[in-house]
Amino acid sequence: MERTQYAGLIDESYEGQQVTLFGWVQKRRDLGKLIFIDLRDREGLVQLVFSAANSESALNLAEQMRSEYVIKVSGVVKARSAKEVNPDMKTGKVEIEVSDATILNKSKVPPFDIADGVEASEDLKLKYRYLDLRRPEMQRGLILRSKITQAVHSYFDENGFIDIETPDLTKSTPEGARDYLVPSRIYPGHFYALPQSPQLFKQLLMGAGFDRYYQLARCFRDEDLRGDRQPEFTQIDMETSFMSQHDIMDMTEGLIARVMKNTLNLDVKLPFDRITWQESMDRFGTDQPDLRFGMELKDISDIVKDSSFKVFSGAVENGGQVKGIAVPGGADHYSRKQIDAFTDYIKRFGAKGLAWAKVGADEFSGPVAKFVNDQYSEITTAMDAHEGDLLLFVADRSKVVADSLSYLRVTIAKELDMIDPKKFAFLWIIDWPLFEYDEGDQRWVPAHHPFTMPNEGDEHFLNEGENPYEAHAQSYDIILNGLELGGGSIRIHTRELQEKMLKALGFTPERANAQFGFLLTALDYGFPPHGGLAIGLDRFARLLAGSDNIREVIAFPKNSKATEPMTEAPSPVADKQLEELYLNVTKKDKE
RNA sequence: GGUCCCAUGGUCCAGUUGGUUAGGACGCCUGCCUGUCACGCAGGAGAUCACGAGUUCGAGUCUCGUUGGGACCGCCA
Repeated sequence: MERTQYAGLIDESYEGQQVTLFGWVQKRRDLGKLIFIDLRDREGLVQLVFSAANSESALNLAEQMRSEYVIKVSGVVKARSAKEVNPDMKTGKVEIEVSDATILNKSKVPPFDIADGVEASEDLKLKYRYLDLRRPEMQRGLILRSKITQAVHSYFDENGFIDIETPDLTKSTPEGARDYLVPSRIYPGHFYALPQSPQLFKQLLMGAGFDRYYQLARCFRDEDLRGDRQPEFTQIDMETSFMSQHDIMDMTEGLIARVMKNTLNLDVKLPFDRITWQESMDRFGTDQPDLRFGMELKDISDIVKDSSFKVFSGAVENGGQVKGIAVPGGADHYSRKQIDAFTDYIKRFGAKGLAWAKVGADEFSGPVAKFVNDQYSEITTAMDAHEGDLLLFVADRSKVVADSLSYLRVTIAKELDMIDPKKFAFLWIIDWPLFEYDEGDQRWVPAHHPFTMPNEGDEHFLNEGENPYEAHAQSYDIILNGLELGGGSIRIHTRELQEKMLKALGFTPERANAQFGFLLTALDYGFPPHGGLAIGLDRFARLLAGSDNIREVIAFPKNSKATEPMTEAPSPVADKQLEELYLNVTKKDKE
């Protein structure tokens, strides 16, 4: 007999009907000659009643049932009497009087409870991922993700976008993240790389005239993991021809609005705020600010440039700056010990110290008070500070100041509960620098990627004799709640400009050709102006699900050591496989 | 590559200054129970204290190392 309905969807409308249900035993409550079982499927729970009055044989079977047994039951849906109703249960007004039952499969005792809020180690949950995924909150996460992708498909389809797949076996590029390599059996010593993104392919699709492309693209980057980073992830990837930066941003906002509506039934206000990269750095010290709370960074360099406090005046003198945040009500909340802990933490950003002062009615208190009390009113006005606030200042190079204060701003906001968890704060960051300096490698690298179009009027910076690093870019990042959700740019579509760009990045013409020759050649053949954007699907789903780790919206993720405890990937392979690929494995020293 | 943290029945934890039989909750097993829904009651089983050395009369506890895991920095065009 076919299933009548999901267990979790049985309600009063089924009263009196004969139903057949399939599912797992969530919980058995054995009262002797009366047994209750909560039956679970992906839609929820419903209570089954076994008694001799309904069926002696079913009651006998129910005595054998244990947690996670898979069963099939038939019976009549009965309304519960007033005092039997369970108001905490979606199906709590009804129950099933079971007349026929079958145990379809038994289960060992699971290694952890299949219930929301279970506290088992991440490792154990990943090893038994299929059990972890039975938990309602995990199912909700993946169902939400499916709703997102459905909304993406329908939105793009309605707007004339074409879904096109690009290769997973592609060419390695030493730029950017470390590639996952796949050895070629047919060409010994040659390797494919898994794509870090379909960037060049989607541009070439524009060259092919498809005009509007999208794809839910799998991407691979062999870098260390974080809570919001997995080695393989999915991008909502799109590219268009003949559209301006603002056209693309509008199109993206429509997409986001559709997703928010179809998943959480939220109406988001359009358009999103758009601020320049410089403004973001000035106000928040980061290019991905969280707008759900204030506590913005304020610059007091001009006020304290002649201060007797050498830390302040010296920093300004050396071309640095003095900035700070005003922690509302922080004067009483933070002890000297906690402030010292902040000081220690920001040393990793290069900060030499953290100056602080508590705001009194007409003077400061704290170690630096005596140096700044003369400028009480100027500083409190500039800081927008009030009595009882705690002022935290960092005086250093602008990058150190920005890194330190942006960290403190977010950390303190979390500690003081200044963030409304129900809020979704979307924001565009526009007008990025075209290049940024990599202090580790001591060289200029693209802020976005090497195919990004300079701002209109900035192209000349790439000419011989000019400083390309002053150029700004037609690129845009979309930020949600202080996290980079995605980003994109208008791309270079002429060979001449692309060659200048690569030259500015230190490519010789030979290397440029070896690496990107196919693109340069394509640009010679009537390539249209184009641009696009990609959104991190996993991060988006995670934020909408309210999770703090993207693992919760990925069915089979890797752990923080990039392994998968269930299948135990990665694993060694047979010598024969290595031989076929002409590979030798060099053991690490300790082995 | 670096820093910090964790490892005790199936699960999550407690374990004092190093000292008798390693404790609790949940889960599991047996029995009783016809209105439970965190069912209740009675009883029971279940531990290589991650692994290996060391210190000590004595180590779950202290030291060193190893392994596994978590978080962060670097890294992620």
